[in-house]
Amino acid sequence: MQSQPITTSKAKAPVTSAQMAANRSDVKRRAIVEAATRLFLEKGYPGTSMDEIAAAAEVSKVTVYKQFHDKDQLFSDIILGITERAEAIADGLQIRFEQIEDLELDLISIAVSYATGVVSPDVVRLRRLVIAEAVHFPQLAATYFAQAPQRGLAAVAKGLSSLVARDLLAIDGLDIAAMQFAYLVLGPLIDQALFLPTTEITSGQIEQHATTGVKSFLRMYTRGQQGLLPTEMPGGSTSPKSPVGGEVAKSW
Amino acid sequence: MQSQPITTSKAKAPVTSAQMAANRSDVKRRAIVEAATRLFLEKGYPGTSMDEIAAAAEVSKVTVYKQFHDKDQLFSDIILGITERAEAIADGLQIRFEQIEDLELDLISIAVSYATGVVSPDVVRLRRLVIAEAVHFPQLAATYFAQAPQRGLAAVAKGLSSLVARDLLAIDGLDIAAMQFAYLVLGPLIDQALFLPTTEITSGQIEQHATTGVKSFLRMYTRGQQGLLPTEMPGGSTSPKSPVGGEVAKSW
DNA sequence: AGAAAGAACTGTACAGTACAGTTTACGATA
DNA sequence: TATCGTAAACTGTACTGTACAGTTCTTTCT
Repeated sequence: MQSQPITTSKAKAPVTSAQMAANRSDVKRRAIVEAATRLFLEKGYPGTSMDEIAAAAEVSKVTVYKQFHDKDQLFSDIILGITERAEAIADGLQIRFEQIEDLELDLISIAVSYATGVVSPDVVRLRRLVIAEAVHFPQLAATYFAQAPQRGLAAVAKGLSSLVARDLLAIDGLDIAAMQFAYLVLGPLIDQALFLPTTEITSGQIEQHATTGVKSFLRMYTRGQQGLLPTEMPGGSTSPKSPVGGEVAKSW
Repeated sequence: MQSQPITTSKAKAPVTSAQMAANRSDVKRRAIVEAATRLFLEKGYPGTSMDEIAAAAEVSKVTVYKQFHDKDQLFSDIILGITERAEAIADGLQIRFEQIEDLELDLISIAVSYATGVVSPDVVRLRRLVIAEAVHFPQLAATYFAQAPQRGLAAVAKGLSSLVARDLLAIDGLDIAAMQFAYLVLGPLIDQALFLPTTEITSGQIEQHATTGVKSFLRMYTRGQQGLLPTEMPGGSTSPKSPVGGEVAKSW
């Protein structure tokens, strides 16, 4: 993910004068944003210097300061820029709820996608970064919180409401139910990702949390219990009782 | 962390000058630790200077460096020192599970205590601090993670097992159930506390999350209506170890 | 004499600026 | 169409001022 700039080299045919005018500065600005994004996510806010950013963007420091008033503003702009992209994901989530056919299977699949997105390295780094700077940039953190995690929750709530409308679920508190869905599936995974940056989360872990989370969720919100779908009943007493000893922290 | 002179002074009458000296150092050391703890929690690791710490402890900088080799070590010692105190809290939790009489009411009360402890300002600051420095101090973060949040989960698991033994709950996956209990109650509260440092969490919010969380939890694990238990992940047999990431990541 | 204070010092890193010279875009002119 | 002029944008380097980790030295305390 390094020298892969957008380079959409503005090639040829009809280029409006407005585009031309914006061109030179814009190219530089994009290079700065790209370099700064990578560096901030990698090394944090205080760990990244303006000299480094200028060098990585192959741009002079003065150019950086011409585009961004100071380091704080550059940082804010970048975080907010990344945050905006979260909306697409949230919307995508919601749509998938509406296309559900097999309730349990499709919910698990949605949960897997959701979790996979949220624990992906860049998203986790962003989250860590925002949390780290939440005291210094409270407004920024609040915006991120509202537009990324909370927006995801809102999408889940809407998605669930469509399932309620189709009579597949019986939910009285949509927002609470959405939180429960999200935290049952994502909670442990996010914490692990935040605290153990060197430990990679496997797709097996994601699938496990998605599966148990969704099954538990369905237990809470399907009314007839197994009214609609073959509620997976793996033969008999599959899992052995987990050790009650002191070492709970073994598998995850 | 173990640079502490043992010197368990048991005799009181004959006080050697060596003991005097040791006591004096200890007093200074404690002052340093206390000041540094406050400052690190308040202003973060890079935001706190050694000069500040020395001044706040009313001690010379040289004394700080005599007790702690460098800033990193001071930081680690302090985080680990605070972390140790979490054990007591976890143990207290476990005991309360064993004393439960009214299942729902007492569980809610436990959940309220649990959440109140976890979202208390200092605990949240500590969590934010460890997350912020997780990349720089991976070993430290791993230790904190194992000894604070994970230890809490272990205590919940043990507490739940006592309820199972008393036939009040039907749980087959204790660890999973403990996570569900914890994240149902704490998840949204912790995130809010992490991202919105200026917004205070009210006891009303805590009570609400504790109540809905516990009720949902009980719906999943009381064998009143549906005697089924959550299944332990059937499909994960092969458990593909492939790390997750890549395509979905880019868009956040 | 061992421990601490206190202040000065070293060396480095960094945010932000100043400046002198160079490149780029683009319209005007030949 | 080719050439030139100009202003804005850019570069590289050097500089200012500050902050900070860690050290050294002299003096003071107990």
